[in-house]
Amino acid sequence: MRRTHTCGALRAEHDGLSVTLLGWVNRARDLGGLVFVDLRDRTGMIQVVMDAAADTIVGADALRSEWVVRIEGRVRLRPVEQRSARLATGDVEVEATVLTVLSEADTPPFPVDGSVDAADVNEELRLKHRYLDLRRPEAMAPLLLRHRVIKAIWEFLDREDFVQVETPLLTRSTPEGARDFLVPARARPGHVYALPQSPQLFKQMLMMAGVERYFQIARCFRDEDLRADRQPDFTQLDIEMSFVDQDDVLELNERLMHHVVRAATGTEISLPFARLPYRDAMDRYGSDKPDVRFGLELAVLDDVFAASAFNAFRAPLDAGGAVRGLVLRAPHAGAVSRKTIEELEAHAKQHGAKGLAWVRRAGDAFSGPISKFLGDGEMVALAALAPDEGDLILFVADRWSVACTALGAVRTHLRSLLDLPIAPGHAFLWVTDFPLLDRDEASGGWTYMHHPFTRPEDDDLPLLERDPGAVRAVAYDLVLNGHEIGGGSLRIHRLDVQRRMFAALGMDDAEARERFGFFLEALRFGAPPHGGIAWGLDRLVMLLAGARSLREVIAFPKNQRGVDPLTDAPASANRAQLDELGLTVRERVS
RNA sequence: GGAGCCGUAGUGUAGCGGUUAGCAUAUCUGCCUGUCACGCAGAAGGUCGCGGGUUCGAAUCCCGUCGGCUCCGCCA
Repeated sequence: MRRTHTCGALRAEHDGLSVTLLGWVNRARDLGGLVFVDLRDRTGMIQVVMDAAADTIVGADALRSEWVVRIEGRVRLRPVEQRSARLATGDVEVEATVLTVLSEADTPPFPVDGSVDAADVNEELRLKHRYLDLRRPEAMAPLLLRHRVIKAIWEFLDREDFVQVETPLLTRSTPEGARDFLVPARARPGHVYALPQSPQLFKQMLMMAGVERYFQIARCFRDEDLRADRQPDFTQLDIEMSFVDQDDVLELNERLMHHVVRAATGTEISLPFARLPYRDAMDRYGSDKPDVRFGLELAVLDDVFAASAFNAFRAPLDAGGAVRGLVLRAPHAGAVSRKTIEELEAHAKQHGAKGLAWVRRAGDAFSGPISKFLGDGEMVALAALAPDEGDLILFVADRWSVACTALGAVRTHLRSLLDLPIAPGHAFLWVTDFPLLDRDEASGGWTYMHHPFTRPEDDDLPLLERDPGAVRAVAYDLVLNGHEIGGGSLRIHRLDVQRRMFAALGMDDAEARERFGFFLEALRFGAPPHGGIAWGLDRLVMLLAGARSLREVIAFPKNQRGVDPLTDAPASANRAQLDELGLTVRERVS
């Protein structure tokens, strides 16, 4: 059975060598007495020539795509005029002496031989037969990249004295704020395990255990609706360090990322990464994970309209909100018609804006529905932003976060609409200085922005009770090309602070003890100051691979409804299983 | 929970009120010794996602439904 070479390895230097190859028939070309087969394995393809009349070669004319065969033969140089630049092995071919069919194969449900671009094949069908899909080198490549990324992570962190520790998958509900996946416990009727949304509390307790530097490639589970960059089970690189401040964590992560990108892709990224405070990210880009590879920054127009006669702008400002503008200069502004503005407005509205106002420079003044409301001072200020005929300014006035994010959504949409160039390379960015708490729309109280173990800035501690919204967190997100690929913080390591945090979240002592008693207990016994980060590994690999969705970098991904098209999970449980767990299924009433 | 886009031979698509539902490719049969998306000749292959409606007539228009994708909500 053993092969002497892989298909992709053969070169002119192997001329004359006797070889044994194993692989799949990518395509067979039967010329009658002569049969050519492109033999494929993970490493590549090689052309095999078979004389159909030879005694030792039986059934060459019957070979079909995706059959698995063993070839014994001799490597030889192809005639000069017949060398193929398309294949890495194109200078040579293997003249078969023995053909063994190891497996026949049905005609595949979609082409896997590279004759059709996979992006053109229905994704559901590809996922249903993912083992076939992955035979295509372009489909396999992200998995190989992912392997190199993880290997590089291990190399680097091991060298930096980190210890890999595994944490349980069957555990207790963790406080990340998402819906849990629950697993009924047979031995404890009425009780459930929860699958971890992250190893957060375990890694903190590992710090309390004195591990000091921990990491794990950790599976995490969140039962929320999916997106192109969200799967219900996903992988984090989880890191936690003791006796560190924020710069220690960021600096280590930058060096780690540098090593990973170099080892996995061969490209150099420049250090250190830019840092952008959350407030600035929102003001300038309308996003807490801005894509900074193109301009089109938002303009802060609060001062311009502070005393405006235009109520739709001034009223939000009076209520503590904001007015943001997006200026489109001459060459691009001309491409944006009223119809396009309507499309952009739909986008802004989807992100919470009530509308998208606009003015266009016309001579010394402005045209557009709201131009008649502009006062002299406003005209002067806007004219400076839009000096040329036809220049366009789009506005959203609303609550600060809505004004920023709605116009931020317009910004990214405009980029693709106008096909504005994107700076090449990887745009890594730290977003820092997040608020600790955020208004909870539902309850009217406060909720955590990161998670309830995030350390407040020491200077802001007194504000925790007086003015919770003003407390800054020592928290940071890592952003790459407009995607959040990591997030972390320093953690609370003092019991009294943790209790005040819970109180600020409206959680009384009884509830805190019920949910996190074991953790509060742990905080009593000498917890080191610590902090860390978690990388969204799937997302990082997706971006490094240039893939469009997470599904391309996961071997067996789920679709948008959380269904695995291959296994058709989730499946119904049978009666005996339910009985054993003490469960009954209620018919859905609605 | 909401919005948008998409469902036509195995696959990719055309057709947008009257077609024998077209094309390419794959498949099957025959021929073929230098192909490489081999070529040539022929054949078979369709519940136009499903249900209802409008119409003399529906793949085509309308409503519903199921499925897929993208986005909002949600997810630090």
